[in-house]
Amino acid sequence: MNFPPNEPPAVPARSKRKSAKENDNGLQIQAMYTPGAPHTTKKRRVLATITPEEQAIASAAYQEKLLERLEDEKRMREAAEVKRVEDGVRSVLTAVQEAGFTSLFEFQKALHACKNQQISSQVTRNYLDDHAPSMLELVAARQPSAADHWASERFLKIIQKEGARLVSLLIPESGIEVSTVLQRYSIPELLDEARDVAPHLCEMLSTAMAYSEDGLETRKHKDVMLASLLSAIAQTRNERASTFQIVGCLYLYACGAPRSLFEVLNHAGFALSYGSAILKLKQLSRERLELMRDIVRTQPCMLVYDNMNIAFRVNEQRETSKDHFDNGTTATLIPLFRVKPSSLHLSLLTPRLTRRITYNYDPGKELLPSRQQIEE
DNA sequence: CACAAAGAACCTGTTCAGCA
DNA sequence: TGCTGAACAGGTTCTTTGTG
Repeated sequence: MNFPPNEPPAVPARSKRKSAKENDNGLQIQAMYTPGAPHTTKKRRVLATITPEEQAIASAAYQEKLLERLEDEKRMREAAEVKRVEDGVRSVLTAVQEAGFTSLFEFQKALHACKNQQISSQVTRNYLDDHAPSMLELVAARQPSAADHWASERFLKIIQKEGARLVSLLIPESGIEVSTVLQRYSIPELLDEARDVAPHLCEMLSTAMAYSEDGLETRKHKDVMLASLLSAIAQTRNERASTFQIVGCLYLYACGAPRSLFEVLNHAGFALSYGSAILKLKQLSRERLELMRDIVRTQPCMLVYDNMNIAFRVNEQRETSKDHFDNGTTATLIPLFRVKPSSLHLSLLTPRLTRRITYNYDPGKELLPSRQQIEE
């Protein structure tokens, strides 16, 4: 419906107009006039009553069409972007060939080996620093087996280097005392130092054994296990990397472990051999004896001694093998700190101030019965 | 079945040649 | 130089076998 404002349509008899309030019954009224538009022969459109259901359906249809339109636009943009990238790549490849490179790889090789400061810096900052992992991922996605093989080879080289550094860490210094090795031995320190010199190796073993430093304490001491594994690895590479094994073999000897157990643990890399354990024990004994001599020379000491008796029983006594009893004396030296030399008296007993009571009597006369009485 | 004898198997501590 | 493994001596313990 369209008509000029000055020519109202011929309406036979208008009914009384309802007020706006009366008209407001939920119906929607649409404008039907467009100023300046030519006359049309369109069929007259009449106001129609739209229910909420119809409005909802129309709204849904509109939304669907809108989404379809947006999807189409997105597809078109993506296609345009693909085309742009393809064109760009094609032009770069053409440029690479025109520049004299036989392949793209030759260009990549030249790019990374370029000595020009600006180009090298650009490659490092924009090409490797920011996107190195992404680049490796791209290669791995395109050629998984080749990427895995390369990663494995590279990792093995790293592990080799770290293993050698670990050996250096665990070789006791030349001429170091056994007692010093024992004093310095600490699993947390060992693990800290190992993480410094062999981070990948430690990480690999920790991951394999599901160990993390901040993990909850479990029944198993995984830090000890990790230290044992690292020490055993170092020992298998170099027998002299024996810091851990020295401690282990002395502990085993102190526990009375049989030689067969020494052999098993020695082959597993967790302890030195039985013979080495005895050598270390003797060396330790010499060192402590020398230390005791030094202490006695320089400061007052207290000595505690006690008798020792050990029975050695023989199951079947023979002329050459009999039961015997070993007797000896044990001694314990206790250094006295903050006591000046010669400040102690030789006798610590206090002077006697009293004496025993003495009785003045003659046993021959005053004791009963007398000799005479006995003879009678 | 109990016991004794014989011998195999094992133990510890030591020495020494060989290896890395 | 530090470490290992074999061999050895001197001993004990376990297993097998024979005997009454």
